[in-house]
Amino acid sequence: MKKITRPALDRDAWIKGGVSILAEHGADGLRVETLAKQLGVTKGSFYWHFKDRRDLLDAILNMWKTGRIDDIRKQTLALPGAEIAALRHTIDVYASARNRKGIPIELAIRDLARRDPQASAIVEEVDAERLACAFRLFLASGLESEEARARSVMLYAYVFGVSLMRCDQFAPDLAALKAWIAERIAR
Amino acid sequence: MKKITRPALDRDAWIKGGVSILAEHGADGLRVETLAKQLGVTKGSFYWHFKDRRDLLDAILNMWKTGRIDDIRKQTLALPGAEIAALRHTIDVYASARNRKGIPIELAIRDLARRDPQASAIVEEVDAERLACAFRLFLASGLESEEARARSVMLYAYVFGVSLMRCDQFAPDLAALKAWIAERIAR
DNA sequence: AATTTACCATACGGATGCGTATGGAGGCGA
DNA sequence: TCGCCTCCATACGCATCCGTATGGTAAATT
Repeated sequence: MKKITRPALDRDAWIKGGVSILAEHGADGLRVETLAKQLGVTKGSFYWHFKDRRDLLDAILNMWKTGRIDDIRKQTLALPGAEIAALRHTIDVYASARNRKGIPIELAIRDLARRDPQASAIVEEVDAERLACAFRLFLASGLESEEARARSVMLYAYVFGVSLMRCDQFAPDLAALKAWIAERIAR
Repeated sequence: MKKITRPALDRDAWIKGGVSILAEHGADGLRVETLAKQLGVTKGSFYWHFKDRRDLLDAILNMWKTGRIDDIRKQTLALPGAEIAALRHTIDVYASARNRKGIPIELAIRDLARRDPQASAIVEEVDAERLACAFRLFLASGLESEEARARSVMLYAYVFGVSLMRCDQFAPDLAALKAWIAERIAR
């Protein structure tokens, strides 16, 4: 009778599992014993890798933060002269259905941020970075400061809002519609 | 020793209390016994007015739905010729900080909608109505159908997104900025 | 005055979750 | 081979929450 030995879990495996539960069941649905069961172990293992539930939550929040910041920086990279194209690309990426896997996580974290100071601070940092990235592009594209600032807010708000909506049945030709909007925002 | 007799609670009082907890602690934070304690009674009372926790949830969702639909209809009323002004007013109202008390509820319900079919259906209805109201105004203002549709999505997405952001420190003069954006969206 | 009705308290069983304590299995160096 | 270290299982006490069952009280009704 061979005992199949599962590869030992590390902290990152727990965090990854935690994120997946976060996306599916929200922050309050993220329970230690539930997560352990999903990973096929018991919570004895969990408390080996983490001090407590809060420890896991903080780890998830920090991983999310660095991930989101890296992502927005990567997406808003632009060669000089191609800033507007980069803006359009950014809008396209973040407003598209392709990106939809991150939305539940984003929503769950933002929901958590309403009562959790840690989460709130991290959301604020991510928002600030995203705004700053768009702002930089608008500035580099030749806009003056105030319009660049306004367009940054408009861009981010739109992209964020549209990712939360179900407008499929309202707008049949969603692609063309989004392209039209992107035009108005990116200039 | 006078016994102070509290006025008897009715279904609506429970629903109102439920909404307040929903706003503060999210859908998963809405527990029967917690709510009872906040209302100064025990859950014996709750199960007199409601079949179970689900019953309360459905009641809250329906009240939210009719409230949101009534509100958007009221806000988008416009005399003929004043449609664009009405659109600006709508953007102003929904994107302003005044409206912020409804945001936590909206977020909590949308978070719940990810795993709850009932909530999902109701969110979809509200979204559809809000889009339809904006669409009607844009049409009446003289736009052709496709642009009206696109602007409706843009308007709703922006308004919704901006309500979730913290851009206070990014944009010092937020009022002027929002006015500039509203101009671009309403036309 | 007696009874009914509406509203609520109390008490219970069962489920789930947290964090701790302790023991066990396997790899690995001495 | 022995002991150590890593990773996990098991078991426990405590708390919270659900839904039910049942009893109590004040007001309304007859």
